[in-house]
Amino acid sequence: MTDLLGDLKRTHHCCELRNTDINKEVVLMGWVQHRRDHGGVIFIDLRDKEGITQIVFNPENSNAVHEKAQEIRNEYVLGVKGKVIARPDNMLNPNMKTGAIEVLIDELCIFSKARTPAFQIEDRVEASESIRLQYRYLDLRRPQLQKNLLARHKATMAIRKYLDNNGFVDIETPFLTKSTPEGARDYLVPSRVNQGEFYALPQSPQLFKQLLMIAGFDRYYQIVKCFRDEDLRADRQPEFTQIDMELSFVDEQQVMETAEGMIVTIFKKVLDIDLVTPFPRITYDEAISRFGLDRPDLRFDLELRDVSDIVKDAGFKVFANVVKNGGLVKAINAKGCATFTRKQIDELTNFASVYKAKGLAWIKIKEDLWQSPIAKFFTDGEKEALKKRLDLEPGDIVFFVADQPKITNEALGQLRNELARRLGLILDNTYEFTWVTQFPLLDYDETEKRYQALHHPFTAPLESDIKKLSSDPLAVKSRAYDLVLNGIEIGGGSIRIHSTELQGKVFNCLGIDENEANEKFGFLLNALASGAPPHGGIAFGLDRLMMLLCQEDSIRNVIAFPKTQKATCPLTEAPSKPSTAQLQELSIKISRIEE
RNA sequence: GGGGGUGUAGUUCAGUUUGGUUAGAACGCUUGCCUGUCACGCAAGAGGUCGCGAGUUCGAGUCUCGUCACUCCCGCCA
Repeated sequence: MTDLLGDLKRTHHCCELRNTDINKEVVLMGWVQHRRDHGGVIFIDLRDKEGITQIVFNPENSNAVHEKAQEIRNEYVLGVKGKVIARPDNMLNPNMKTGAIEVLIDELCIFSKARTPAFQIEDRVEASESIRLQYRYLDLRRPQLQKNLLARHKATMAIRKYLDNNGFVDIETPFLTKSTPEGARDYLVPSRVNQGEFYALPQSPQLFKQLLMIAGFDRYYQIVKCFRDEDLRADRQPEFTQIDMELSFVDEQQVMETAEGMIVTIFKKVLDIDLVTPFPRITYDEAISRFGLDRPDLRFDLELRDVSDIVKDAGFKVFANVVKNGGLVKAINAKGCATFTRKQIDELTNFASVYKAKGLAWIKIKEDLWQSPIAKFFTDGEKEALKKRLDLEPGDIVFFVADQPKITNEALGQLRNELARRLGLILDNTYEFTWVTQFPLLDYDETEKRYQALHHPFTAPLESDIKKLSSDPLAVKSRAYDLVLNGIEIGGGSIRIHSTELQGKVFNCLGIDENEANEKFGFLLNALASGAPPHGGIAFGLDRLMMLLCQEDSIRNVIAFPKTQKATCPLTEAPSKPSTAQLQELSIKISRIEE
């Protein structure tokens, strides 16, 4: 039989007691971390969410209690009453906050016995992820995850306080809502009341927050779940949390400043780090040109250099032809890495091929020669120009990618990150932010043969580019901005379109005619026509932000109950098959492909 | 949809290259001893469908094929 709580009341947490508490009568409650039974005296490390205290059962103190303590095992839940005593002088434990004292127990309640845990509840014991997820309640007892979730709590508290202080109003928006075209795949929810019809779970509260601006709330925020039915990654889950906000009567600068203030507050509260603002701001074009990616990692240099003009007439036909066909030849100088072996170069070539690069040309710069399969194709003049452009010195190795601009930039940009990882250029505990602005408004979908919104269809184009919407849509830049931290996009937003005419024009570019626009976004167009303030906003990925703050490499370690890569939950075994009755009620039939 | 990695005791792993006796280690667990440990110690013990299914072979943890799960990445993620 286990014990009931009775009138036992906790007086302290397991991290609190010190020398100054000696002789106090205390009551602790917690889990058994370790038991050390010496036959006579029994030591137990009692753990709660705050820490650990050593408690002692001594037969000389109470035989009956000592007897009962012998059945205690790991992870049992105890309530104990006893006296705080000093440890013998040579028995202090400097590794524990409570290492100067221990509690000699007079009264023991065993609230719960525990079956042997599937894995040991210690940070140094790393169980496989599927076991950890199956027994997530055990996993969550580990100090690391407790620390991460407490940090997440601190962050959200700081966010709410900051936004409240800045006049933002927390307003909830529906989860059962309407499917929107474009964007990610929707999660659908069948409607029982309206047979054959479905709600969609929101990919973001985008349209609702715009409606709130039109309603006059001026500043809105929400820490809210969003749903996208796409494949998972280490930093991506089908349900994730956004810090979502929207402001009226603001331009890009004001949104970015407000967001910066929030990030500064979070870093101060969670990590006690003082960030310097304003964060650097670079345009999309500059980011791509210098770093190859729209989310540059600014913790290291290794910038990309365009050498297309130098090699356009070179004897190396691969380069020359790429330039002739509108492609780009860019290069990256890995200073001092001419010692790379053939194997290392092959690995980097394979790495680049993942991003569609057809090859990775290289030149090792030695004291008196260029060692390379391609060096012989360059004239002295071309070599001199390359040397100058790429700052080539003996001991360097330079890598080239030649392809269509998109591939060249992506492959070399990713290679830049990989080189930095391999060369150890990335220091721990560094946080390099940058805003990336003026994204293209549209890109062209080759498979569907039409333009697509890069951000979303409600993003405003730069005012000066509006006239290009019909003549040269791909040249139109938008009033969108992303916040990038250490090469990872943690937030993004834009100034929105607040006029029906402009919104119509953009829909037009996207191939959405008036009928379709009215059918899908009629409510937004009506709202815009009913007095819409200029407005814009931003949303941050809370999971990603916490992943970076907690120095984790997966968002699963900052989410209490995350999904596996196949979007399942090993703990609850979701998703699962509905009953026939449920399906009938919804008038849904499963057409089986297998079984 | 595609590519890579992993899968052996409750847990983490070794063993697979080159098929061959009874599949090992550490931690955990059980029992006994132990009054100053703190990753306690000592002794003994239990614990295995080598992910699953076929195949090759005298013989498969090891080789082949298929399949499942977990994971990383590409595609996808306005």
